[in-house]
Amino acid sequence: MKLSSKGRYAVMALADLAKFEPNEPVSLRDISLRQGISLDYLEQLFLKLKKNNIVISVRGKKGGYVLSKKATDIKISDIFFAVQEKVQTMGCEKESKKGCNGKSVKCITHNLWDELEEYINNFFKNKSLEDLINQPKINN
Amino acid sequence: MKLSSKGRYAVMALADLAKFEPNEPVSLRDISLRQGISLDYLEQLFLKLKKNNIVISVRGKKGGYVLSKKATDIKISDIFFAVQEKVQTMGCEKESKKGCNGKSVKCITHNLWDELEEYINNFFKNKSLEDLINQPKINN
DNA sequence: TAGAAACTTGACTATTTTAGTCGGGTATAT
DNA sequence: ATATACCCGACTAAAATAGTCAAGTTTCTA
Repeated sequence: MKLSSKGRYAVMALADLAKFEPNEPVSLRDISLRQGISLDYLEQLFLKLKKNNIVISVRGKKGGYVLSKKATDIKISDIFFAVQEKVQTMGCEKESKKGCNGKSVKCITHNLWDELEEYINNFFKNKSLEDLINQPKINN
Repeated sequence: MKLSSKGRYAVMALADLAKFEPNEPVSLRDISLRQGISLDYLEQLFLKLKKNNIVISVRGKKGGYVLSKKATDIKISDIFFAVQEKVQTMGCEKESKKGCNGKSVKCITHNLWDELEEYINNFFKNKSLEDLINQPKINN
């Protein structure tokens, strides 16, 4: 069970974005250099972030990206959802739960995984970008 | 971020084991049939569960596996540890945290991932096999 | 004591996912 | 004009996952 770099990079990049020049657009090139993430990869991620209305793009020279709303209003869960970093506890299709009566061994564990999924999602829903940035003494 | 079938199967199999004939050894063949998990794969998992002292093996005909301790004393975290289903929130080595001062953007997110890791591990540490089994009305 | 049932162990492999790369666009500030 | 930056789809190498396979050893039971 591990977090992929897709989700990690997206959060890192947005934290960077929120921290550097909150008003002017920040170019992916800068983020790429500062955070050590491939530019091409960042482009993929930001395309998704844009489609999910988390950032706004500004084209052309001096262009870049800006947060579409206040950092307080961007939850980690939104970011993860945008880049499709979903929390999946079971390999089997949700379908199979229809016939699930909570009684068979399989179903006992279904309940466990569901609980876990919700538990993790709660973690992400309760954290905003702002929470990350507002840690004491950030200077770099 | 998803749970692999290794961890899921291990928990399912042990729940099965705990539920069926808690005293006599249960053969992997039976678990395989009941839970629809490949026998060969189960063998791999139980080898690890045995090495980690979660089950005891009984060889020969009429053999199988038995829990090595009470279901109350087996935490989901123990099972996951045994089959190497570890919770990993970052791809980078723990090493890199040495130079981490909690101030750079990278380090801000480090804190987040660490928190998440602990959060999830707590979930598993607080659930025992017994908790799974003791859900009302299990008949199958 | 033969044979079947069940554990033991290591090596191998197909599939899927991940983490990118690459190439060719389009828009805009200067 | 042209450089800078976003836009977008297709491709690919590497790693992880989810098994399979083969060749044992041990022990119960008939």
